[in-house]
Amino acid sequence: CCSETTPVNHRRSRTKFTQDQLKILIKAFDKNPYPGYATKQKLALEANTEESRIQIWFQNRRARHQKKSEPDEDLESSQDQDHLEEEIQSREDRRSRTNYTSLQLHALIEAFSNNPYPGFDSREQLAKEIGVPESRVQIWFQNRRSRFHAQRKSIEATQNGPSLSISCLIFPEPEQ
DNA sequence: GCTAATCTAATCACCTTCTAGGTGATTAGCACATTAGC
Repeated sequence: CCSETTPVNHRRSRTKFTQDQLKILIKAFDKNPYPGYATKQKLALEANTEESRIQIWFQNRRARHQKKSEPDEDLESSQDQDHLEEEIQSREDRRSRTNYTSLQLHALIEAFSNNPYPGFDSREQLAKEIGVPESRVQIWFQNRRSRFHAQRKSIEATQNGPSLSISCLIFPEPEQ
């Protein structure tokens, strides 16, 4: 069901943060490793970069930070409480939902059927075409793939193994 | 080797519409996710 017309599947080029940008980000991370959308936008403005890059930086930083830091009982009580409160606050501060029009959805679904793993250039082109940020297109594809996988699994479970009827739910894995 | 970019899976949160299903946003990743550019 998926065409072979795969566009150039390049990643986004690596962002090289300057020392000044890192200083801003690290300071913000130490204050709250789970910033809300407004904070991330503010940081993006301050560091002169995109909000989506700020989000990725915090994700990676949290992953590395958690690996390094051992559980420290001494700090747990008060600091955890602070972090919990900050986390709850940040969760109130999500990005507002993107409401796609039927035309936008049509374009997304068509692009997905052609290539469920579009590279940065393809995502950006599609984003321009439908008038949404590239980062929203990336999220849409992530959710779409994830729900396709889940749907496929659930069908396999009910049918006790793969069958022809779900062939359209199978799409190629990303290129190495 | 460090780390930005990317992935899946699980979960949260909101909307539509009637209580649950659909879906965008966010998060973790555990013998501590993987991939890949610099």
